[in-house]
Formats: sequence, C-alpha cells, structure tokens
Amino acid sequence: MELIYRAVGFMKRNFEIMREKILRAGLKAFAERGFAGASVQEIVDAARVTKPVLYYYFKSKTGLYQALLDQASDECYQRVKTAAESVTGLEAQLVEILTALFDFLKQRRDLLRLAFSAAFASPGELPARLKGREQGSRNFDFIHGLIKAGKAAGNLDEKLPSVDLANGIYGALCFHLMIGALKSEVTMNRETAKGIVGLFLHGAAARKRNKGEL
Amino acid sequence: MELIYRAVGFMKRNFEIMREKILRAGLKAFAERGFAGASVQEIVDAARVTKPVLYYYFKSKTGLYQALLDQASDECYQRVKTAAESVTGLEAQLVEILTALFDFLKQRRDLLRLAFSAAFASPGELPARLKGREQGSRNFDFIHGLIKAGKAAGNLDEKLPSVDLANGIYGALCFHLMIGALKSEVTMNRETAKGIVGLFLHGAAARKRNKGEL
DNA sequence: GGAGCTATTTACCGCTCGGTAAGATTCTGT
DNA sequence: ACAGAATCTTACCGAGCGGTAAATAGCTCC
Repeated sequence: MELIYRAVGFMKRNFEIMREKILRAGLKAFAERGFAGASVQEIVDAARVTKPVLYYYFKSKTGLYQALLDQASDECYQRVKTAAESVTGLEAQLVEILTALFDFLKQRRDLLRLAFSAAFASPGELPARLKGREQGSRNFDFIHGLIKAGKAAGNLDEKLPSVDLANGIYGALCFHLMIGALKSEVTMNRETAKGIVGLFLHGAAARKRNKGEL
Repeated sequence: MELIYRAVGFMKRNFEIMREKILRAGLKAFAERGFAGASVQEIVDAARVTKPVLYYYFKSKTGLYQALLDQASDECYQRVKTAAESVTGLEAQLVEILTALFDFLKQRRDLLRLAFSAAFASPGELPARLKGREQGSRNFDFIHGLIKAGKAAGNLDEKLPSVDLANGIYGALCFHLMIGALKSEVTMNRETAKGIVGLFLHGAAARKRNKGEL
C-alpha cells in the first residue's frame, strides 16, 4: 500500500516536474521572441527534452502558449483580488493593488510580459484558438467595480463616468507595468504606487487657487 | 528636353509607386501578424510583385519593416509637434495633441499599431539591426518638455516631479491609443481628449466644494 | 509473466521560410 | 545604334518550421 502511494506520489511529482520544466522554457522563449518567433525546437532544447515530449504534455505549440497565458492571468487576478481585500477604502485599495502588481512584475517579469504581449497582440498574430480575451478583462472589471463603489461612497467626482475613471487608473497601471516589463531592472514600489494613485485622485494642476486658467 | 523631364518624372513616380505598393502590403501584413508571423511571400503576393522585387527596393524583410517604422515615427512626431504649436497654454496643447493622435489613429490605425507593437516588443522579437528606439522616445521627451514648461509657469503642482507628470499623461495617451488600435471602430475624439486631460489635471476625487456650481 | 498503461526515443514528414543566382527586359544617355 | 544602368522574372536553395508514426522502455496490476 505504502509503496503504491509513494509510487503514485512520485509519478505525480514527476509529471508536474516535466510540465513545469517545459513551461519554464516556453515562457522564456515566448517572452523573448514572441509566439511566432519562438521555435518548438529551441524550447525543447532548453527544457532538455525531445520534441514529442512537448506534444505529449501540451498538445501543440499553441497549447503550451495557452497554458502559460492561463497561468499569468490567474496569478495576476489572484494578486489583485487579494490586495484589494487586504485593506479598506478606495485609495488604500488602489495603492495595494498597484504595489502587488509591481511586486508581481519584479518576481515574474517574463510572465507579465507574455500576458501583455498577448493582450495587445494583433488579431492574426496569435493562433485563433486562443481564448481568454475575456480573461484579460477580469482585472479591468474588478477595478471598475472598485471605482463604482468609490463613486457610490462619494469619494469620486460624480460628474465623471466610472468607466473613464477606471480607464484612467487602469491605463496608468498598465503603462507603468509595460515600461517596467521592458526595462531590465524594476524600480517601482509602494512609493511609486502612492504617487500614481495620488496623481489619479488629485490631479496634476497647481492647487493654490480654486478658480483660474491654465 | 521636355520629353526627358517627363520621362524622369515618370520614372520617379513609378519608383515611388512600387515602393508604396510594397509598403502598403507590408504594413497590412506586419500589423496583422507581427514581424515574425508575416511572410515575405504573402507580402509580395498582396503587392502583386515577385519576391526579388521586394529585395530590390528594400534589401531585406527587416529593411521593409524599418522603413515602415520610420514612416510611423516621423508622421506621429510631426503631428504632435504641429498640434502643440497650433495653440498656447498647457491644457490646450495637451488637448490638441491627444486630438491629433486620435485623428491619426482613425486614419492610419495599422501604422500606429505597428509602431506600438514595435515599441513594446521584447528584445529578441525583432531583428537586432532595427534602430530607432530613441526615435520612440521623441514624443515622450516632447511632452515632457511641455510639462516642464507648464511647471515653470506655475500651472502644475510643483511638488510632483515632472517626469512623473509626463508619465501620467503620456501613459493615459498610450493606453487609449492602444485600446483604440485593437478595437475595430475608433470612437475617440476631441471630447475624449478633453476628458482625459481634465482627469489628468484635476484628478478623480470628489471636489471639496471649491468650485461653485452644482 | 504478460497484458496494458504511461512516458519517451529515434527518425522522419511535407512545407514554408527568407533569400538569391542568373538572365531577360526596359529604359537612358550619347 | 548601342553600352550600360535600372528593373523585373524564373527557378531555385538550404535551413528550419510544426508536427507525427512507430517502436520501445518503465511501470502497475492481476
């Protein structure tokens, strides 16, 4: 009995180890060269397996890519949700979300880069079978929800449509993440997050006088 | 004499016509499938020329891509500069710039999409010979300059670093352009631009009753 | 000990890729 | 008329692509 369990345990662990070895190599290749630019051969070489092994664990190049996208999307969404639940109040929540994603960027830059390049890829750049475009909007919808709640609580300017506000903070977030994903070293942290959220909430204009032209 | 001039004129025009036929086909293919995903064959088929013709006018696939990037970068920068010079005052300039680029997006979506995908591509996704990474920052530097001038004029919060402010408005701009480049129809216009600039300058938070009305 | 499953190897497939050699055609200047 | 440059065609290249057939090795279970 015990032998069997241990054997099964070993099997399971080995199965996952193989999968992750290939996933890691695929992530590196796709993040560096894009979907079309990365070749199956270089991936299996880096993972030190043979080609049919990749096709055994993932049924195609597209399947491997999809698995990576799912992983990125899930992990990203999870961090956003956890961050938002850890504090109360719109401003604190936004700061927490941005900080969490900057951490994510620092730890898993390749994964985030992959997600961005997939989200902003041209229609024909990736295989059509890839689904999960709506997955990509989970994060936006989540933040949009926070914004709507903040508006209902009277913290946000009621004259501005909530979708515009969500675009504002989400756009700033995406922009900084993309910049960070391209640079080699990531310097964004909680202070950066505070600055971005502060600019979003209070604006860039000089505040001395309530009335006046720019 | 006249015959010669007409012949030369015809030659020149024909040379440009061929070049632009290939450029147009290349733009469509690259914008739809990315650099690696687009094939030289499909480009020359669409342009109704043969393969060596492409290699005659542009010396390689990379050369064609580079020519398109140069075109996009130049046209974009030109529009930004013209827009900024057409009015005075930071707020009006920003609105004008955003409006001009939304127009650009509406007219040349493929070109803008190409520029964005190149700007945010991973290092190994495009051939190394491609230069002009600094070209891509011309627009940012230009806007950064406006911001610094606005700050010197006392229109912007002096406590906020100018580079952060530039990132703020430039990020919002990029985000909206990228969203627009992906959607099939473009709805952004001067009103959208005003909204974005307003949010950037005055923030999202509820007004504290400084401003009288409503 | 062998049926049957999972996991992995060797060796290959047809195809398309970016790119080119060599020559034909057309045009230009004299 | 004709040399030479510019332009364009036919026909091809080696390499690499994504993907697979078939055999096999290791394992479980009876």
